Amino acid sequence: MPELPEVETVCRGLAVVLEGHRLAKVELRRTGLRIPFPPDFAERLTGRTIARISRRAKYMCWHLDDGWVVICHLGMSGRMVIGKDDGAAPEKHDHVILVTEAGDKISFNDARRFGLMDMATEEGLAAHRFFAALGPEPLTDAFDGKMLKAALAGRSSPIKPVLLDQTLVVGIGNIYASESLFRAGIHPTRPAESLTARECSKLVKAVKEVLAEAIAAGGSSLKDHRQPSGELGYFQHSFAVYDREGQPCPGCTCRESIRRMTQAGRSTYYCDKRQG
DNA sequence: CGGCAAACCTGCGAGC
DNA sequence: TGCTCGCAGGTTTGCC
Repeated sequence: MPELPEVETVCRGLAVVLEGHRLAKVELRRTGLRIPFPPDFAERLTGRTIARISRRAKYMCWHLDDGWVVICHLGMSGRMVIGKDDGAAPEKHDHVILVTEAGDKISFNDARRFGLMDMATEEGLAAHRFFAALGPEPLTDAFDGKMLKAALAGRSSPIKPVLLDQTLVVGIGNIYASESLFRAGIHPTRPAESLTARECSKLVKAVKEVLAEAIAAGGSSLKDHRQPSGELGYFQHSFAVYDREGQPCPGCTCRESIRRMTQAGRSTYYCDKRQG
């Protein structure tokens, strides 16, 4: 569930059960995920109230009432499952289980264990090793055509893998890189530095639109999915190109099929004609 | 520094 | 049925 819109959706869902709530029980079911959990992690969380939840890039930040911040990344397969503390046995790959004083249970389930949890102080957050090198948030005014044009200078790589570089701009993952380029009509193999100022502006606009629409859709699908299972981060989209190899190109009359190629080891989906 | 493959893990579907 | 292979929404590391 892990690009910016999904993380944003998970944050919003978690806020409902966590913000303003005290953690009564914290269970670690292994010693770490991608990195080890911080020393005494469970003890340091237990009894703390979560004042606020925020997001930076694809990281969640749980701001505690004692000046510490829990940093959480979902990796590729991480999910936050919300339920009740009903004594049910943990699911496979439930690595961290939190129970609030209100009786809500939040399980961090991550089959591939590319996710992580860490801690930083409020003051040390921006300088934390995960955050220090990050680029601007894509949905802020700091990300505009001019900034993108400057950032692409001297980069001869194809634009698509460059969009995944979180030091350039954060939050774009493999799905939304393809979707944004399609919307902007820019071919994924174009050398990044070859994009004109006009194309940079177009691409920025496309990225912002795609991410904003995905967040909006996540909000609505979250709402009905939550009733039965309480699961967060589930996302139902209709993608224009992603995972649509061989299907007709949507939204234009070019009659081409969506193609798939591999760039820097990851799948890219595109329409050769529309993104000519 | 830029760029790329490999590595970290498990699960699933396709093909034999 | 069972095996192997390739692929999966991310990030880091190590090598050229």
